[in-house]
Amino acid sequence: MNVSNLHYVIFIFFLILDMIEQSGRNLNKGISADCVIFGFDFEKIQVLLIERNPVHSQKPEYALPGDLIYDDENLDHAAGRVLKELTGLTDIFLEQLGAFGDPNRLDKDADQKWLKTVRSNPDVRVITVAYFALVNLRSFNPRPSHFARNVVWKPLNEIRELAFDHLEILNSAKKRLKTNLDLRPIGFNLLPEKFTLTQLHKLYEAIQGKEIDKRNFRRKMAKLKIVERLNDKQRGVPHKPSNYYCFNLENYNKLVEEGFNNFGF
Amino acid sequence: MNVSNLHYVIFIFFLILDMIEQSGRNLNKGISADCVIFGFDFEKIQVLLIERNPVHSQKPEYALPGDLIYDDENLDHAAGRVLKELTGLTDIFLEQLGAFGDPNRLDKDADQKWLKTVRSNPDVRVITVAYFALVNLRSFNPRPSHFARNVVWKPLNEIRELAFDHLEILNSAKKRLKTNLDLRPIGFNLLPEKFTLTQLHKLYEAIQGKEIDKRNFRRKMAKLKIVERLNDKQRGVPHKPSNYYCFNLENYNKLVEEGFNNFGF
DNA sequence: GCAAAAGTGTTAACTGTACACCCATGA
DNA sequence: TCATGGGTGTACAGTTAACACTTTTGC
Repeated sequence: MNVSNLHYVIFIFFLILDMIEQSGRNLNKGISADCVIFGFDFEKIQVLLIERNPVHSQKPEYALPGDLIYDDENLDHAAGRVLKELTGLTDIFLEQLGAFGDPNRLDKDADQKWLKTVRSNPDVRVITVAYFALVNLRSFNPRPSHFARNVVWKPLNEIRELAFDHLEILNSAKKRLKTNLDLRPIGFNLLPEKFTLTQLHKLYEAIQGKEIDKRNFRRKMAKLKIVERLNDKQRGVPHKPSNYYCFNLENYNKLVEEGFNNFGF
Repeated sequence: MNVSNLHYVIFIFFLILDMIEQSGRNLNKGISADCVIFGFDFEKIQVLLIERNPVHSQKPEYALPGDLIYDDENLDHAAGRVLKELTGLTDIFLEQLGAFGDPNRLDKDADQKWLKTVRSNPDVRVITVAYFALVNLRSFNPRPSHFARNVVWKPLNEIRELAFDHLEILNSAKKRLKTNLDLRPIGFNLLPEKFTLTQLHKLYEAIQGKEIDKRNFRRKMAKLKIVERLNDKQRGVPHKPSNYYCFNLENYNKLVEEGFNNFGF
């Protein structure tokens, strides 16, 4: 059995576990959990979207991944389940954004047509609880799930249109990401365990949407001591290799205890 | 007809208007809106709670005001309705905190007993969307409503216990109030239109839970130009009368446009 | 004239910001 | 040796933080 076969077997194994776990449970038809999943490719912030088969038009339509919740399931768990189905990842940064529940949020024509193909009660009012998640783009390959045949990364700044009220949810997540970055070192969730200061710097610029002076950025990071220099550098790059760093959680916790809260630029 | 009679007639008039507006609508049995309503008495932050008649015990039990939403009603509107029923106020600062939906959030013994007396389906799972509101304590007298016979102000720092998961919601609101105060001049919603700098100063201290130097506080307020000195001072106080000020929205908007966002101390 | 809260300035430490050049590597 | 991005220091401006006394009023 080769490695690829093994992956397949493991995948099926977990699928069966999920089926066992979920058998005999009732869906709550009035409440869903949708996830805004952010990733970073060292250039731009990306968002994980599901591609919806266009019912009549030719151009593809996109939506945030989400699913109805089970009636005995708490909200955070439902969001974690969506995330796990699409990414295979657990233990990921995941926080609630809020509830979105306009009575007519599902009423757009294209949305209704699509709902009729996937839900047993397309007319019932659904309130969604939105989450935002931060993941390291390189740590997995998006995979299809029962609510999504195709899963794709889209650059955050190029998304102009989404199904339902998902654009509103996305904008809310974008704002939250930006304001939170000044309050706590949330950005490290978007990077691999070891990273270069240039990658971290670009991440801050991408989220803030503005240039930050390289020397000032590095000085502040050094002063805060929330990154730790590793004895390891890039290899095979056609320029001076960059040193790797990792996030130092203990030093961050110390800062918080002291009441420090300005992580912005 | 005297003033007190007139108030009564007006109250009944609006009650009838509400009944007409709500007749023929269906309640959504699975979703409620709860409000954390903060007020400030120039000394402490207060929270508006409803008093629940204890079913078996003698000590009174308190809960956040809230109600099931109507099926054709959006979430913000439902929260506004709760606020209006209790306070008579509209156009109040009101923002969503998030959804709270543990499957067992209604399962505490005392809560179940109480629910059986007021709801037709006490066993159904209810997810609540929590809001926080900021009001000027002096601008109204709390009044009973269809979901609350007694309404009382309680000092925020003395609340140790609430029905359901309301203590969790309250703590979330408390945190939100505190962190938001550094980002925007949210505190003015807790004061009357004209106020003294000492009142504003005490408000900041009450929310931040720490002392702030009087001179530094006043200097920063003066520099920001978000308060405007009025030609009016306290009268009849047994000490130097304090000048009144009002909030200057235009100057605040100017600051925001310039990208300024540090309103903290 | 006394009690009570209002109102006011200065200094030192720190933080943020602007800015330009040398370094290590692969090709 | 050249192209590429990595890495560093200094000076000035603005902000924060600590601190004590005089003023105005009612009684």
